Amino acid sequence: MERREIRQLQGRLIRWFTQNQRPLPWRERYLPYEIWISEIMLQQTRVDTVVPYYLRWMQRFPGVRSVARAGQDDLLKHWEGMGYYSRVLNIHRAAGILMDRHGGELPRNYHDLLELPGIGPYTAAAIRSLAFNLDEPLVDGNVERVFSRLFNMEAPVKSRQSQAYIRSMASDILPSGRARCFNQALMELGATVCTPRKPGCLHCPVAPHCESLRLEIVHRRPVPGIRRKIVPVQVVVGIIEQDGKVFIQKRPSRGLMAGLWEFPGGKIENTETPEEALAREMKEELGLRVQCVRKIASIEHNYTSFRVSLHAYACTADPRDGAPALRCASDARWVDPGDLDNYAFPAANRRLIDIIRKNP
DNA sequence: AAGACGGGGTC
DNA sequence: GACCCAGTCTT
Repeated sequence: MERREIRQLQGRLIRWFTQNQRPLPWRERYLPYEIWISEIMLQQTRVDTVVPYYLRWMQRFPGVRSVARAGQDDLLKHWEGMGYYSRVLNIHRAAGILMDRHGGELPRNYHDLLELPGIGPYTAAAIRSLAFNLDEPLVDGNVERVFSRLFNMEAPVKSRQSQAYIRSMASDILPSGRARCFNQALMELGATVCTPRKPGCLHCPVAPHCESLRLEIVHRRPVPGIRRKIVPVQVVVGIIEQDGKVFIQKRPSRGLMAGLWEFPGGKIENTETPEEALAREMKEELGLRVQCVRKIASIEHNYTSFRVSLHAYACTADPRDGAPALRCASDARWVDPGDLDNYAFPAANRRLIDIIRKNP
């Protein structure tokens, strides 16, 4: 791209963003703490989903110190339903590091940022460019899509070749001293105009520069990669009732649904009935022999790479077995069903709780 | 380099 | 039902 065209594109993008940006709560002050939290929340998560979580979060945790002092369950409760729960546990760990080593402030050095848990190349660049307005190119999924169309990239957008090209172009067209505005303009364009489907080319400020629009193949960019098949999984959980309370356990702080609470249970193997699987899992996980009382519900829940059928049973534990032994959980409670809202559950469990509440 | 990690919006 | 989102971490 020629110098003159680059300057023209920069001007059009910046002017468009100045006039058309959505008013968002983290665009009011550009404080490093607010940019950090918003960027973590926005990882693989849409703006519309994030806004209410962000507002609640800032109400409860207005700064690094309050995060560092907060309990894990308090933090998780504010994240419940947003997914990728290791993000919030990493925020907690990072807040501790910030208090210990950086005086409770976000550093502006790229490598210092990268050392904080949960901050990778994208988020480090986002904090540097958006909070500190340092000259730092920023490439997210939006920018990848915008560039793949603007420059009519024919290789799969996630390929090594494409990624290298995108990075170099992002660096080339970044106007010095305008990173905060320009980087957001590029992402905002991807989020609101240059969308995955039905892009608004008629209203696009950089349409005159767009090679794939000129060739009328915008709808075929970006070129996708190959994807994996979705695997169906059958899962059973047990609501153990005793003295009017139900048993819940807390998942380990690493791995799937880290730190969230759940009802005990597990995967149904091919040869098993749900009841057999439940009996086996309760014995394995808790050392309990259980009796199914009744079936509560079956819930379908879709994840990125698998589809879960969740079968839920009310059951009672054999009193001879005594208290449950925690073999797979990091904590456990007997709770009043009315208190379940005080704990953070995965979405599929949350839906189950809603059903239990309607049919006590 | 590839897979794990959530949930919801959209067509 | 498939795609995708203001990505990061682990192996």
